[in-house]
Amino acid sequence: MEIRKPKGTNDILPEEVRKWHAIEKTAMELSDVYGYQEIRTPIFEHTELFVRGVGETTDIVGKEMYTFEDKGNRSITLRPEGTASVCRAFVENKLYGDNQVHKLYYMGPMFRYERPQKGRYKQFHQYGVELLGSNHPVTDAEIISFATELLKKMGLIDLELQINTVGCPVCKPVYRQVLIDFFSEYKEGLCPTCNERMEKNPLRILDCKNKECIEIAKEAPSMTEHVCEDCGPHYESVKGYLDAADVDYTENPRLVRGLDYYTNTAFEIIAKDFAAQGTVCGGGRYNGLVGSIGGKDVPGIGFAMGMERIILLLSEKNIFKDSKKILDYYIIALGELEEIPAFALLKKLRDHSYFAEIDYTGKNFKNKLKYADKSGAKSVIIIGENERKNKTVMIKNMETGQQEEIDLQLFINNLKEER
RNA sequence: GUGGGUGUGGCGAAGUGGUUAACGCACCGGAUUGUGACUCCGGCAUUCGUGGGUUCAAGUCCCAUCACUCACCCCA
Repeated sequence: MEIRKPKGTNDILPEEVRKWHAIEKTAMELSDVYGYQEIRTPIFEHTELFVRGVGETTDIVGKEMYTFEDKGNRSITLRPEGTASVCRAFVENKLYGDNQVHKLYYMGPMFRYERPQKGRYKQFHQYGVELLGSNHPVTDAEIISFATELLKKMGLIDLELQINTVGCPVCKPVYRQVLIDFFSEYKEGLCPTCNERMEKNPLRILDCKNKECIEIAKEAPSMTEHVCEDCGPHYESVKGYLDAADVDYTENPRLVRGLDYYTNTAFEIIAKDFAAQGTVCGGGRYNGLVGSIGGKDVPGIGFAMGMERIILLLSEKNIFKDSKKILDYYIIALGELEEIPAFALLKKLRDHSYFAEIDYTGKNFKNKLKYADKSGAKSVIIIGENERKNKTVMIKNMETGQQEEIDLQLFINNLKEER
């Protein structure tokens, strides 16, 4: 039986990797401009980190974690998201010690145990940023505008930025109770999962896709009516900064993020014409998170974007141009005696940064030329008995078909002059 | 976890119970000597995901199973 890749994982073939390089490059370059530095954390962590950080009531912790016991009977989990790890590293390495704002980004694989489908995999990749150490609303706006700008730079269009405020430890519980009171009236009409949500996380009822639930939720009181005196102005202020930076946004009072740690500002960036897995980027503020995993109470905000989804969207729109490298020279040695000087020449070409290959496979000359043609090389260098004896090379232009025998040493000397 | 769709050579794809399983691309060989592309000729699935069943006869019907895929939940 042939061994196949585990469901929900992907081999990223060379042609595809070029696309990854393109968006990774854009991400890294813009990170520099915005002042974010890369951080690399382990791909697995103690399970406890995610349970405490992401939250026990979330789907991620409840049913989507890749958890196993290692040989020392420790419970280990493949990271399902990046924020908890970054915060852990922030605390563990005492980065808070200098009392400065820390701006970090990360890129890499995440793991969630769920049924794969278009734009959703068990192993997927995120680029994410975290800004730790400030609760100033301008940082909310910075993070959001960075996210929108980055997607734009990558080439995505037709995106919608949705923002909301989900409250803080002061007003969230109050609003939560308001929602419970409201939805209790409609228990019958709500779907079974929403009835469960009533106890675990009533905010998520607002986000339910079920038709009846949507109808009921339309009438539900919104967070904005219940924010406390800190959160209200904070949210207003964030919007003011966004306006100042010309960032277009839509307010969505029913936007609820699936992770427990979010406070205040929450946002998502959605691809309009990508129905199923339209969320390309999601983020928000998480002021209690660092404290909850054992650090001092440092506020934070960040976002994560799904690389596969970005690539999917860009590919559908044919954004990627063909960046395949064109072969400068393809060297053909006609006989065994010619192979040594041919290989020596190959090295010379590469020493001068030419993209060159030598024929490994061809049987007869005709065949070798055919491979040369297939390789897409601009020119072919032929070394046969005559050339060997004359100390020359035959340079054939594959486009015009014209060829010219020139002195080997002269050819090499010209290489030096050209580059 | 739940529901739908699909499974024919490396890829795409005909075939809707009856002789040798179309075709296109790719690939391989040839059209004699050290010249590719274009053209021409030839080759390339004892077998239709797997296992069972119905039938005189199955890629075509039935059942099971596996795989892939899409959607729901949820999310990136």
